[in-house]
Amino acid sequence: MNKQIVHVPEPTLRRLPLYYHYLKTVLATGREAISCTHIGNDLNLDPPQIRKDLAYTGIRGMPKVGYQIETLLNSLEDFFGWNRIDEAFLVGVGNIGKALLKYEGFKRYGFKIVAAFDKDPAIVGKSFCDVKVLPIEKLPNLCSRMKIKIGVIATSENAAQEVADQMIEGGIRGIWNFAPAAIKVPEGVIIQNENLAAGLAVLSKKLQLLMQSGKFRQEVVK
Amino acid sequence: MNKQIVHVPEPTLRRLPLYYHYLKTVLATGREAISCTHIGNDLNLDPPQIRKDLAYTGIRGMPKVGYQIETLLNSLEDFFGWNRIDEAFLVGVGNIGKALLKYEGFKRYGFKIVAAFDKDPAIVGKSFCDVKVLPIEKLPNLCSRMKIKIGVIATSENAAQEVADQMIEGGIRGIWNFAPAAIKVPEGVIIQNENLAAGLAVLSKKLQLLMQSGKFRQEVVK
DNA sequence: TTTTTATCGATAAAAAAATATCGATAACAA
DNA sequence: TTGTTATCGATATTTTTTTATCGATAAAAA
Repeated sequence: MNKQIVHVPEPTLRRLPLYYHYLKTVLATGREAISCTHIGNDLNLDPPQIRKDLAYTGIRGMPKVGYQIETLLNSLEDFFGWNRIDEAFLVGVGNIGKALLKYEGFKRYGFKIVAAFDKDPAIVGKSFCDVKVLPIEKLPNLCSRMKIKIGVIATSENAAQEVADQMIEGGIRGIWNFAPAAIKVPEGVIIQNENLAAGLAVLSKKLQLLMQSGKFRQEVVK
Repeated sequence: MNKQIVHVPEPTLRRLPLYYHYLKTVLATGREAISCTHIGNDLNLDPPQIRKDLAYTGIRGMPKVGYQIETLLNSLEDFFGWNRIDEAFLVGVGNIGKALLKYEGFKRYGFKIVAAFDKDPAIVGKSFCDVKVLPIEKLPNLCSRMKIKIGVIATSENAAQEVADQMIEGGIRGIWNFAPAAIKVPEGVIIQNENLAAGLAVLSKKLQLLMQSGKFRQEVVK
């Protein structure tokens, strides 16, 4: 209730869902408690870091035992608000858009796409996983009427800014952007960019360095 | 040739493709040179940071003018090796797998999926964008024969580790993992995890804080 | 030519994040 | 009981990353 609003580091926020997912599978094995040492071993992370991350959710562990998995899962659900459903709109029903629509895993994180929009008349009217594709013109109006706060952009680069503007006009406050575009938003609107090229670049650069260093010929020693 | 291997910060690696994509579009407008101030303005980043990032690719700018866009693009291509094609295998032709297969943007980054694998007989034999889906059993052998170094995992969580092991057995050195699993790899193998839940968690937490702070009711002031 | 201005490159300072240390405590075994 | 051990929580240190500062330089203007 009177929880103080503390700043949580972004790297921590990104790791927490990882723990959550992992803990779900551990709980399914019948285990009741788990230590950071154990988690760290399975997830290839340092125990002190895990402890620090988990502390942000407000949970306490016990020496010699660790954390109650069920309590921990509840803390994480509370922390992120995953027990309440966030309804979202998706714009752009191309390859990525379709994959997002079909992805089942989101409901675990309290996230649900309730309508999709596209400007292509060929796709408007179709349905994917019970979500109907509507013409883009209907977006702003429906946003405000349904009080939607999250929008997903999966359009081409050049349509992205315009779509974002329409979303904001309709009252959307958080934009999850999959288009390779730098979208400008006013203060008070959150933008989260997903960028496949970034991950690919990191991977290929590391691989390049590995190949150059010649280590790739060595036997694996642990 | 005798370039020294310097460590490049990961955040820099993740930003560089962003600049690249942006510079491509700027070049298309006919412009020849550009300053960090200008880039920063369009991409919402601080000029000194952009300058530092670009410096890692070994390029030099000119006071009062900025950087030659074409030279800059070439530097980036050289830096990442995007002018050589990296061939990759994909395992798991579900929603995400299909989206990755159909995605056109990868070739810009010297990345190409040349074969796909799945264990489901219903999908084996089908083709997506000229890439044929083969039975998973053929993976290790084909890997070594084609000297494939990059593998993409888009399977379910429980299949991920086994697939990774097979990839490594076949000689794959870099794994781009889209499954929500913590894959263990021996030294000398790079693993790059993509995790949609992470981005979603960051977005929803920021949004939550925004709503709590009450700022969302304020008018936008710049 | 000389002055002004925009921008770079290098360095320094600050902030953020990861990692290490260490005393305290709860469970277990002797 | 009492000692031992695993693990926590808090704090301190180190590393990494971001942000700021400032002199130097090239182009444009006076």
